[in-house]
Amino acid sequence: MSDQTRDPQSHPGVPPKAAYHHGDLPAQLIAAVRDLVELHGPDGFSVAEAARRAGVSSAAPYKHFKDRPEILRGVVSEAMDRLRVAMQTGAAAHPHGSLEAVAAVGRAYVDFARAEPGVFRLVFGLTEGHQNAPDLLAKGEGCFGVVVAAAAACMRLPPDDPDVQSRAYMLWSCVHGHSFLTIDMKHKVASAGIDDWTYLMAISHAVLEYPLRA
Amino acid sequence: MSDQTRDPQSHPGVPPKAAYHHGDLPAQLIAAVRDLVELHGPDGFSVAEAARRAGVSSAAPYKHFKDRPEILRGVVSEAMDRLRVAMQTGAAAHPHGSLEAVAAVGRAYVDFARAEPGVFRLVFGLTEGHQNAPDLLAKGEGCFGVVVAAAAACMRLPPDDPDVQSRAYMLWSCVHGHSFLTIDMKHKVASAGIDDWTYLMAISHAVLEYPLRA
DNA sequence: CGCAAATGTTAGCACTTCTTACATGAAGTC
DNA sequence: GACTTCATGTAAGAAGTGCTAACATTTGCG
Repeated sequence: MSDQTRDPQSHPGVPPKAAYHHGDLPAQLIAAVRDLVELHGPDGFSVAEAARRAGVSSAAPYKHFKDRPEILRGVVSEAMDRLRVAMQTGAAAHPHGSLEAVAAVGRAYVDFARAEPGVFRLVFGLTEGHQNAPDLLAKGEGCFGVVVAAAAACMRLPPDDPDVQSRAYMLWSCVHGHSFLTIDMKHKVASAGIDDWTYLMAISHAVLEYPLRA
Repeated sequence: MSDQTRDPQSHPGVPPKAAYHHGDLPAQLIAAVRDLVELHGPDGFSVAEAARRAGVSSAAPYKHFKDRPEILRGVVSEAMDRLRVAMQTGAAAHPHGSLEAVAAVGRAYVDFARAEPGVFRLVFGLTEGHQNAPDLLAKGEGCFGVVVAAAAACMRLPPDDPDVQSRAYMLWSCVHGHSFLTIDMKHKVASAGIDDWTYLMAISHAVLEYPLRA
């Protein structure tokens, strides 16, 4: 029983660091799942294949995650963290309260969708049946909060103003739809000819400065 | 060999019309799949369960559909037909060229998403890996064409005008995003307090009448 | 009628999720 | 150091899935 022949089917590329106990299996698992989701789509992922990629048996994941949905939720949670950070850094790259800052938040959103379409789809396709996950709910609120903050600064109103909330929601929905259509229609001429920044600036301008109650 | 004991596991509610050969199994299958998708989400559907619901063996579907994705594609195709019809009738209920007609197209879209969130998610989540289905592509173009037509009439420009195309795309993306967020956030206060019609009229107004190249 | 095609069935393979029982290594205690 | 304890791995297996192969029945057409 030498500790070198521990893994009869491991990929040869795996560094022979951890012998029996894996260094950080949960993190490696959600990384593997992220790759798989990006490769085969949100539904084309299997716990077994993720375990295979991590070099462990197909039962090992269940020591760290209750079931398959919980693994997915882990991926989503991590992705939402990254999305929120990206949106914040996008806004911070422009003057506080500027329209550009609002558009930059949207661009971070679209960029995320374009860079990780599978994960993006997973994040917003997982709400079906997972409404009971309070942490995901909270992270979603956090992301929306970034939009609200940028919109409020631009409108010089407090973030809890109802008009700010409404317009932030409208902005979010437009960018959300644009992101989905972008990754869905990558074969077609993207966005009927307008590039991201033009789209985002136009939408931000129109939504934030147009009188809502006509 | 009486023809009454034909089906050892049929549901008792099925009328004893078809004996061995099913009346119209493909249609009954996609109806069953539609129900299942609505019940358990786009990925929580199995060919076996659909066959069970249709009262046939688990191998019968493969006489009509090549594989599981093809069944899904059938559901999506049928759904896109209904969506396009709904959008057209929505527009026809208002004066040609009016802003209300544009908003009504959007409302049909949102209503569809709200009525069949599972199918709606399936329609726009299936693009991953199914870009090669030319009929679905064409039906998607048909739906977008309804938006373009309404926008063109409202702007009094020909439908192939680039500005019409751009603004129609923006309209579509906004309504698309609003639809997704609506079905995702049905637990929360919907849409930050604005109802569908207000949202749609405001967006249509802002997108169609605001100068794009600021 | 008689045969071919269409449409159903059962049996079975490879694969998946997830559970149960067992093995191993690491950490703490005396 | 020896001994227990616990977290984390494995192997084996039950139940379900997609899909195929081989067989059965009904329908339609000459």
